[in-house]
Amino acid sequence: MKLAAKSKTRSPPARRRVASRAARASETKVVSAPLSRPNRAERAAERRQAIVDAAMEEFIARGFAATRLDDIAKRAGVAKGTIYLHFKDKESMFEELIRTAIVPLVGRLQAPPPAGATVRELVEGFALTFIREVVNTRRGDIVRLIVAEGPRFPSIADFYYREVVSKGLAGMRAVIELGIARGEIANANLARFPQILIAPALIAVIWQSLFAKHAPLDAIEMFRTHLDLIFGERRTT
Amino acid sequence: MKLAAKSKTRSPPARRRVASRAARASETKVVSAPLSRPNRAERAAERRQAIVDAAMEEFIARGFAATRLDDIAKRAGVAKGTIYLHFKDKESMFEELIRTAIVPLVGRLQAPPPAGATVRELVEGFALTFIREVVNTRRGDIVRLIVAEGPRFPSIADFYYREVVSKGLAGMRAVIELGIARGEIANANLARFPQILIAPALIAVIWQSLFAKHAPLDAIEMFRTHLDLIFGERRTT
DNA sequence: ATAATATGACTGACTAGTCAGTCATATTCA
DNA sequence: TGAATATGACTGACTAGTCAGTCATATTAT
Repeated sequence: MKLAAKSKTRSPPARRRVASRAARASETKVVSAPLSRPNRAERAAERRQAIVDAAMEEFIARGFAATRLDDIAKRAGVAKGTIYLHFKDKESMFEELIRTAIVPLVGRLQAPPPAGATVRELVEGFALTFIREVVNTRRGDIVRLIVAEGPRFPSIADFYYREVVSKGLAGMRAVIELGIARGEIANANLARFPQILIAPALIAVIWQSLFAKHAPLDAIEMFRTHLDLIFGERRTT
Repeated sequence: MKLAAKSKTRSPPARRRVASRAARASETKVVSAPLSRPNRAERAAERRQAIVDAAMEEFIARGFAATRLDDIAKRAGVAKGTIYLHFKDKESMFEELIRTAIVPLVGRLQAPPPAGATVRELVEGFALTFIREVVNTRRGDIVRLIVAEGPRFPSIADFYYREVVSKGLAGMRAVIELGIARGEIANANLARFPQILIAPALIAVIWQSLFAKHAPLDAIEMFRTHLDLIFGERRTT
C-alpha cells in the first residue's frame, strides 16, 4: 500500500552541476581528472566523505547512542538512505569512523626521527606535535570518545589497544631506554611504565573537553615541567 | 498504524499477586540497623537506595542515553513508576547519582593528615587510598562516566570541577608547596601544574576500564615510579 | 478508615533501518 | 554521432519497533 500516485512532485534536490556530453566525447578515459568535473565515482566518494565528516561531528557532540542518523544525513546533505549505501548500520559506521580517525594519528607521531637530537628534544618534539595535532583539535574529542564508548565497543577498544596504545607505548619505551642508555634519564624504572610519559598529554585532552572554560591549561608548559621531572631541571627553551 | 483512540476505558487487567508483598516484608532488612520491622520511612529509603545502586550499575554499563529505566527498575526490584516517586526524571537521576557518588570521594582523600610524615609519605598515602578506593572499584567507572558524559551534561562537569577538581588540585598544590619548602621536591614549577601529580592515577582508571584485559597494569608500582621522578630516586618501601 | 505508596499497562514521541521508485550518467548500437 | 537502453546512486515515505514518562488502580501502614 504505497500510495504512489501522489509522489509526482518530488522536490528536485539541488542536484550538483554537471556538464554534459561534449566534454565526454573529447576525454574518454582520463583517470584522475581534477575536481573540476567529478564523474560518478568521484561524486560518490565525495558524498561518502561528507557522511564521514558529518558523522564524526555528531558522534563527538552526542556520543553513539544519542546521535541520530537523520541529523548525520542532514548535516552531510544527503538522504538517510544514502548512508546505508556506504555503511551497514549505525554501529558499523561508528566503528569504522573511530578506526580510521585513529590511524593517521599514529603515523604522525612515529614519523620524524631527527638524527642529531637529544632524547629530550625527541620527546618534546613528539609532545608538541601531539598537543598541536590532537589536544587542541577535534582529534582530542575522538580520544575522549574512545574512552567514553570503549567499554561498550570492545572491538574498538581492542583495535585501539593493538594499533595505537601498544605501538605508542613500545615506541615510548624505546625512546626511554635510549635516554637511559645515554644517561639523560636517571630513573631506569621509567621504561617499565611508559604510560607515565604520556599521562600529562591525556590529562590535557580531557581537561580541554571538560574544564578549559573554568581554568585554561597551558598544555605545553605543563608537559615541559613534566619533562623536567624526567630529564632533570634543565629547560630547552 | 497506531490504532489507539478507542481504549478510553482501560481494559481491566486481571490483577493477581497478593502474597508477594508480605513475603518481601519478611525477607527484608538484614543489612544495617537490626530493625525487624522497618517502618515506612526506612523502607522508602531502602528502595531509594536500591534504585540508586541499580541505576549506577546500568549507567556505568551503558552510558546515559542507552540506559533504560525499565532495566533500572527491574534490577532494583521496583516498578518503573516507583522511580518517579524518588526522581524527577532520567536526567535528574543521572545528575544526582554522579554528584553523590563523588562527594565522599573527596572527603576521603583530604581527610587523613598524619603529622610526623614526609611529604612523599603523605602523597603516597593519598595515592594508595585513591588506587584502592577508586581505581580498583566501581568508582573508577564513575570517573570514566564523567569524562564520557561531561560534555553533554555541563552542570555535572561544572559541579565536578567545583567540588572535586579544583579542591583536589588545591590540596595537591598545598602539598607540593610544602614539599618544595621542605626541600623534598626540587622542581618548584610543579606547584603550577598539580595535574601532573594526579595524571598517572587517572591513566590507571582509564587503563583498567579499557585495556586491563590486554595488559594488566600495576597502578601502585607505576605511581611509585612517578613519585621517584618527583621526589628523587629513593624508594620508601 | 484513609493517606501514603507502589504498581505496571498504556501512550505518544521518536528513530533505526527498508525499499520502490527516480533520474543523471554511462554504455551500446545503428 | 546521437538515439536507445542500461546502470546504480540517490531519495524519502514508510515500517516496526523502542522507551521515557503518566495515571488509574491496588496495596500497605498508621
